[in-house]
Amino acid sequence: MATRGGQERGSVRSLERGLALLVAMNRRKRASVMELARDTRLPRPTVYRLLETLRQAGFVAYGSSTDRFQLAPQVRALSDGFADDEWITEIASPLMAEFTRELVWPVALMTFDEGTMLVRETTHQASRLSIDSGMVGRRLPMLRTAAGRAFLAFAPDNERGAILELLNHSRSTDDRYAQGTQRLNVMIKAIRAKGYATQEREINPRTSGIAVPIRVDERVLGSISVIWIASALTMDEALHRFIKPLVHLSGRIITAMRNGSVLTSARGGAATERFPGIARG
Amino acid sequence: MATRGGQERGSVRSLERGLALLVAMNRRKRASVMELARDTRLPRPTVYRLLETLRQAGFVAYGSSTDRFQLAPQVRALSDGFADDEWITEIASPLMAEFTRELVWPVALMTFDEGTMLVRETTHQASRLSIDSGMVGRRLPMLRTAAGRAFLAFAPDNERGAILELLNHSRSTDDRYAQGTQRLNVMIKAIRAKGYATQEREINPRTSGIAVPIRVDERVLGSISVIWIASALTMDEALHRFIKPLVHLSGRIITAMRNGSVLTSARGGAATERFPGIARG
DNA sequence: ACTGGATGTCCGCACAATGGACAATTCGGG
DNA sequence: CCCGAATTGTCCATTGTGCGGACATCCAGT
Repeated sequence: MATRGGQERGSVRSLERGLALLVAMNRRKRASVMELARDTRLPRPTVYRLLETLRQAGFVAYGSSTDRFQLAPQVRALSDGFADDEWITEIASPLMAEFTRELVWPVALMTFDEGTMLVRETTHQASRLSIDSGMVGRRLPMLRTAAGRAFLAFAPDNERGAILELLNHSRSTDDRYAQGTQRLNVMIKAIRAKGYATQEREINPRTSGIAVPIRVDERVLGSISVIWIASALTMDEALHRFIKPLVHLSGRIITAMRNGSVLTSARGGAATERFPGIARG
Repeated sequence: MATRGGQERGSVRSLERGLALLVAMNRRKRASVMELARDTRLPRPTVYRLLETLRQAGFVAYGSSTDRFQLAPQVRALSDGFADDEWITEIASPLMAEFTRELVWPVALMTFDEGTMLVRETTHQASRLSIDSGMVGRRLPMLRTAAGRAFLAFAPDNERGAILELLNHSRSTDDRYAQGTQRLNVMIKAIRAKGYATQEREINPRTSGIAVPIRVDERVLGSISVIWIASALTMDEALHRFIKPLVHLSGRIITAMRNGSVLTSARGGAATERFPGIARG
């Protein structure tokens, strides 16, 4: 048997696995059973069984012409009821769409959440040049994303200290990056000086990114990042092309929020408001 | 005990139930365990177990102040990768079939994807004159297919520029075609002027093709192309015979989409209607 | 104090989910 | 054209897992 992989107690394994499978399918437009088995590290027969269940429930469909599975429209029923923060849907989203309409490459909006950068919104759908789909809702490591680095660099000193401490105790090697306190401080200083953070082929070996923070009154609500296919543009070219529009985008979001067409509850700690009581553990 | 009347074969029950639970949560802003148990007709202990699993996986959160569960931003990872392709099977396919029924030669529908033209649908199986089968799912180079050329020519300027930039850095010689910027611009201008693109024996030395774009509001969704055995028809004969029907086909697809015989629900549409649920029998 | 409804947890049992193994098929390439 | 490698699909003995009845607790209403 596959010896318990360090699972928590009271968990329904097959549900965990089925959801992992669904998430994996969101990452590939059309997937074969084998690809999914590899992505999820599940035994192939298990993937067959779970996929068959998902198919009967209507969440995935078997492409008759392609011999592959794909998501069915019904998956929307799994998340349509989720109400995102208003400043994201009402203000940031449309401005992000505008960016991609002009510059073609996709952008993503991420916020800090539980020691990771949580992808809240992207224009991957709208961008012709996106190779990553299904990113919204995923968590990416703080120190290996441009967005996370930008967030950290511009966060208030005490917050940054607390977060780094948290990361130092992380199990993941992605977060151990924080170990080299020396080197990290250099990086953070550089980001603060330049006003943006970068990442080259770290998350996806085929893409790179640049990110700027969204700062409202000393507070960093999150980061906006552009993502491009690394082979198409060098970092220098990308910087030259994207920095100004990115900063502009961030600025527009901030001013739009200040003018407060947003809901009244945006007072004080807007970022921490969104979840009245986040109980973890 | 639940009756389990129409028990499907090879299904993982706990996954079905967990998904039903998630769907139920999408229907309520905040739900208590009991409400969910009633909605899904699951035993309460089961709901606890499943909810706990969902919580550990990060898809729902427990509001400590309200004693209720609610969806977490991560649920979007379950559906963000879904791209609405229904127009291809629902609208384009039948119209394409009609084309081949009348004109005998096969047509193919391709969309731009990751720097290539992806064959999404064909009428090869319906055409007796087809020599290429099993094309669906295959990727063909942008600049050597009629479909790719048509797509490029009619794409918005900024998109075309970005795509060509990407192709210029491609490893494949098929894409290096883009090197001759001069000659390429001439070709693109010609295509725009004529309204269609052609290809002679480029992909398959025995076949040629003509393609027109599918344009909806300044946006090019893909291309439709006819393929014929080159020795049977000269390009001029083919043009004379196919152009009008091809343009007509593209036009019909576009109007059918505008009339939205497919639910073009932007967001929050009533997509949450028909989850079979547990007590389906 | 009593009642009815809701919340949370326990734990032994049955069987549902599991995955190793094998057969069938496709692919590629020499 | 043939062969080995990789992929696809299915079977079924085994046991670990999900199940849910039962019990304890809490709270609001009367």
